Amino acid sequence: MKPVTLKEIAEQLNISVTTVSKALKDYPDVSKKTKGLVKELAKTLNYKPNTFAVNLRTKESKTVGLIIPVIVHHFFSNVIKGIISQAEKKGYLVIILQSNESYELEKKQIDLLLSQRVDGIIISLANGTADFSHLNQIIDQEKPLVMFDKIAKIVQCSKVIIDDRKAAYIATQHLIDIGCKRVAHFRGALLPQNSIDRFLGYKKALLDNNLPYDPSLVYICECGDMSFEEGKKNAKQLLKDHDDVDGIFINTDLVAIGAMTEFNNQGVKVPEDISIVGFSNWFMSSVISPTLTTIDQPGFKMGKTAFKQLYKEIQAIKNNKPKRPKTITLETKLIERESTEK
Amino acid sequence: MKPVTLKEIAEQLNISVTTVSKALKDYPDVSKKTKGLVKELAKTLNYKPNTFAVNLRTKESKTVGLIIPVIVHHFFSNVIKGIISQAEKKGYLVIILQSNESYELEKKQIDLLLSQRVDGIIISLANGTADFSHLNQIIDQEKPLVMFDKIAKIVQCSKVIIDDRKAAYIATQHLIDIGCKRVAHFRGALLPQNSIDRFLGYKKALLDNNLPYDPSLVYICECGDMSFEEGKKNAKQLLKDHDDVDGIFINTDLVAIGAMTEFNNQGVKVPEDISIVGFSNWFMSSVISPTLTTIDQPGFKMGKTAFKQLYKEIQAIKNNKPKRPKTITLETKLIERESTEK
DNA sequence: CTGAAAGCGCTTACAG
DNA sequence: CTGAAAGCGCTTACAG
Repeated sequence: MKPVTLKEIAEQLNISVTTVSKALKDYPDVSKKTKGLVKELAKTLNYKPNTFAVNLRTKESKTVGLIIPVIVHHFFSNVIKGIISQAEKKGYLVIILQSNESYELEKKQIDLLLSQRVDGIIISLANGTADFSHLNQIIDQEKPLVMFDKIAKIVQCSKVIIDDRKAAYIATQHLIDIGCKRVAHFRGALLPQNSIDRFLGYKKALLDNNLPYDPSLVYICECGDMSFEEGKKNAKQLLKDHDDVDGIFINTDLVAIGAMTEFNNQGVKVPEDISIVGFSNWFMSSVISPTLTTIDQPGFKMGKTAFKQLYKEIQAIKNNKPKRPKTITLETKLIERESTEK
Repeated sequence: MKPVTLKEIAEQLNISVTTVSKALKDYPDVSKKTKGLVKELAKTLNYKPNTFAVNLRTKESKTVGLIIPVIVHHFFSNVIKGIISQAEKKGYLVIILQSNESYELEKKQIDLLLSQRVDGIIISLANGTADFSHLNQIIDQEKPLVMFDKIAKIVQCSKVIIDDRKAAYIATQHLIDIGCKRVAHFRGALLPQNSIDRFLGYKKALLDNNLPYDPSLVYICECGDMSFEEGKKNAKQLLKDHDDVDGIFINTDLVAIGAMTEFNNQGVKVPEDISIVGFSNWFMSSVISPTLTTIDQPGFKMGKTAFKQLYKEIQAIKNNKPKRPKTITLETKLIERESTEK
């Protein structure tokens, strides 16, 4: 069963392709009668416009690309959901790619999306990304680009973020408020902006409370992938290095859960011996034992907002208006749970 | 900066578009010298073929569609990852849609994908799907279709599944082996084939062990969405209805975790009072307390396999060969953990 | 109100 | 080895 074309409809009705096309799109200069006939036949033949041809003519694909470091991740999968749900409302489809935290892959994927002629791109950067020419390439082509979560400040495009520094400050302040005197930090990879900002928030909270900042209390994730295993490893190392740490602010819930598992294995009690605050509010943080205090990061909303902004820019470009990059900061909040109960 | 076309390259080199096109695709009837010139210029101009035009000519989009009930779900997000990683290897892009367990949405989304002219579709059905004409529509158009996990046996297409009945049998048998005499079952929604099969496996295990099958021990999920809340609700109801249940086989880990949370709140001890086996082996099942015994379901592999099969069929159709639907069954295994430790 | 014609950017059968 | 021409299926400015 071959797909039906405008030509076939035109032949069956003995009218021109032009008129059929116009009738289906409700052009005002087609008679009601003709419109009726065309629409009816189109329906019975189950006509669907050939997107390839439409795209070629209109130079739009009604498709956007999304590049994400990891999919199997509570925060990111929520973002995906937010983007897809919003895109659907506007009649857009979403092509999803996973960069696996690799700069090389990310670069290739952007090339792919550009040659696919998507109407815009949404991205959260890989931990390994330090060069941004592949992103500027998107901007040079006047394609809308929206970054979220892991962004590059220097790139001139719209961004949807949270105030990582402030959130980290609040998380650390909470540990201090409940009495912690030696607060460590598992900061994740070195490069990503949000990792830097969270670290700065942690440091500022210490200094504002007249607690010394001790670099040996900051644990970096070399592997590039913030994972459960990383949390275990860091926790093990911390127990070797220090015996006086009474609180830790950890970059991601998953890592925090890894750390808590290690502490539990070694008989270190949370929160009695060490209090812990995570980041992101993964679902599982509310069901493990002890439940994990964390910063709620609105993934679904972030996805929705990112698409909305992208859509605005797509429209702006269509109407030959400037697209005006915008940075949108979403609210976060501290969720207090058992891991910091004193 | 407008995208470069074949025409521009041709003009700059004073040769025809035909030759440029052939040179770039390494046709044997173009001189080495010309090929060299064309390729060099294409590179410096950063030429990328216009996919719309290529698609229109070749009638291929190198894109496949994926419809999934929920994205924020450990099993499904692993499947997505598997599909995307395999697709990338073959140069295919993946458009992802979420049906939200709604038949209506699923139908619309298939229409969307078909009018987008994707080369094939991979789907896991919504719990609400009982009619399959929208799926047969895909098959009528001779588009490859692969179903996985939640399938419809009656639809003539390839399927990637596990042996749900067998897995459920093993799960239930495990509960009986450790001494359970009154085993309940949270079966999830009524319609999906895997829900039916798991129920049948549960029932058969009881009967094979000379335990009576009691329908009042089987809890159905009316809301259509197998969730944490559903687990809590069912657990609460079960405690009201029965005081002699000593084991439960639960359709999905997330629901099992909901149930364990409710039991914990009410002072019912797992596994001392009630032993629990889940299904799917979500990551969090290995870190909660008690850790959850479950059936490991290979999501990533399922995704990979589904795409591989789809790809084979796409190739077959391209070469005018029959596509021969195939059902592939992947292995599962029981993961014993604390929730069934006696 | 209707339609012939050009064109989007490519591919490929065919002629030379 | 090179290129003119047709055509994929649509949209739209223009003529009548």
